[in-house]
Amino acid sequence: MAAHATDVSLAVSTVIFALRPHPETGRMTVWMPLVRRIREPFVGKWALPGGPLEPDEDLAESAARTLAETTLLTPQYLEQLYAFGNIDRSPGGRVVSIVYWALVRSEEADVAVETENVRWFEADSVPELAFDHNLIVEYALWRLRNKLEYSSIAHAFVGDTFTLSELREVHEAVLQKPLDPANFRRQIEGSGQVVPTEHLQTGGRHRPARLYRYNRAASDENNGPLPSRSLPGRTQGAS
Amino acid sequence: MAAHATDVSLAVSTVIFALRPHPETGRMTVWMPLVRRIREPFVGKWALPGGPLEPDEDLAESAARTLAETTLLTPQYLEQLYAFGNIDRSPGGRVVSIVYWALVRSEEADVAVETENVRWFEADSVPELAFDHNLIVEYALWRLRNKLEYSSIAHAFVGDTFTLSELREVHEAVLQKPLDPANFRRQIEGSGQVVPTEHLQTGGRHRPARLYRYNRAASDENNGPLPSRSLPGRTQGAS
DNA sequence: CCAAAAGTGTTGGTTTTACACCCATGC
DNA sequence: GCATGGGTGTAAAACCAACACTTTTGG
Repeated sequence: MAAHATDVSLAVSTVIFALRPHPETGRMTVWMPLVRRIREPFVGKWALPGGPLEPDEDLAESAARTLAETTLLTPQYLEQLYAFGNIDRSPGGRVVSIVYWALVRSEEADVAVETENVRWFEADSVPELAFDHNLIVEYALWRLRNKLEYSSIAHAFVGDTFTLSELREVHEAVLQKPLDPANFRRQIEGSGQVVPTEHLQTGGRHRPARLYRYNRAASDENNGPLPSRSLPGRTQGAS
Repeated sequence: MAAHATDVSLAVSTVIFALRPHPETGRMTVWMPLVRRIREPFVGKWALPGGPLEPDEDLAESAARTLAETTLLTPQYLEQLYAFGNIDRSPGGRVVSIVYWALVRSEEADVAVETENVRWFEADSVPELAFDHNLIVEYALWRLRNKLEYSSIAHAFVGDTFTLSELREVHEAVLQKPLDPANFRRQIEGSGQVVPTEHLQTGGRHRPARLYRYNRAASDENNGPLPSRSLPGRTQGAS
């Protein structure tokens, strides 16, 4: 028998996170777009965007593609989450899903219009989803909250330059708890993951805030030996 | 096109770690068994044990099976590492490998006899391997060293009961640096991941050491929402 | 008694946390 | 001026690393 022997189909899906103000409380919280299934199994149920892996694309490319196709978003951060492959996770056929998780900037999230088959949900209270996607979402959220505390993924939610308040707002939204501005500042500044720019942000009715820029070099150190998580969409690394 | 459409074959491989005394220095270091490839591509090169995913087994089951088939080992710990799926990682056919990493007790490692096609290597200096397996090994080692510091995987290397010296020896071997016995003791005891037994270990020409037992309950808390990483060999998951 | 590892104590330094306080701006 | 966040200072608490010292065994 040939090396290709497998009755298992392979799919790539993505959990997409963005921050948006809660429609009622106005507080920033974590949201994610889901797509409605238009075929069996689980017709009509909400599910993670994804699809079968094409033979000519890498895993991350596949994630970025299906993500863009369904939601028009281009993620700022994209990393593999986990491969889910339990025998019975998909009624009617063995499917192994390699799941990625992505972070998109808040402004971008607004671009992703809602349609009949695409809708944003608050990550902490998604409805009952297709397949084992509830478990996947839960795990992705756990990873997000976890990783926020020991790496610098928070930058993926903000612009190229940002104030420390903006960055703190991201942390507070994800971790769901207020942080001391003074201590947060020292913690971030001391970590070297951020570098101050010349510019200040005026306009608020208060003292202007210094703008910072993400320091890629310093952050790469903790990411392990895997060929750096760069984005398929843009050049990256081009200064 | 049917849901099964895929030209990509799916394999499961495992990086197996065990601690063994270095033949020259005598110091404990990290070792791993590799298998020799007996067919193209990369005939004759060393590679991670693994094989195609069978349709009727879960991913972890597959890892445990191929691991047992090739090395006769049953791991104490088994966790998914990463899915490798670059287009060109396997000459002559697209293969996505879902890689697990496993820890086996030192005594067990001795069971795994060396044959013509199975040999133990020091993890830090493996030869040039087939496919992208050098990268995989490097990543697995990184994860091992990383995870040792914030979780309680060290227990997988020792017996059901153990002295704190034995546990410290594990840490020192993996981290490759000596640890202060006094501070190590406090750190472990304070973490709650270990619970003292009634028994002492006599026999050394020194004061007997208290035996401890692993405290599963306390450790599970940090492992995220994924259905606990327990071993396929024993019950679990049957439900 | 001695060697060696088990286990406890102590101390100085760093890191975290909580909160007081001054600074610069828009209105 | 005053309200509002930006940004600095600081002291108590918690944590950590280094190392002295006491305990209990085998020889």
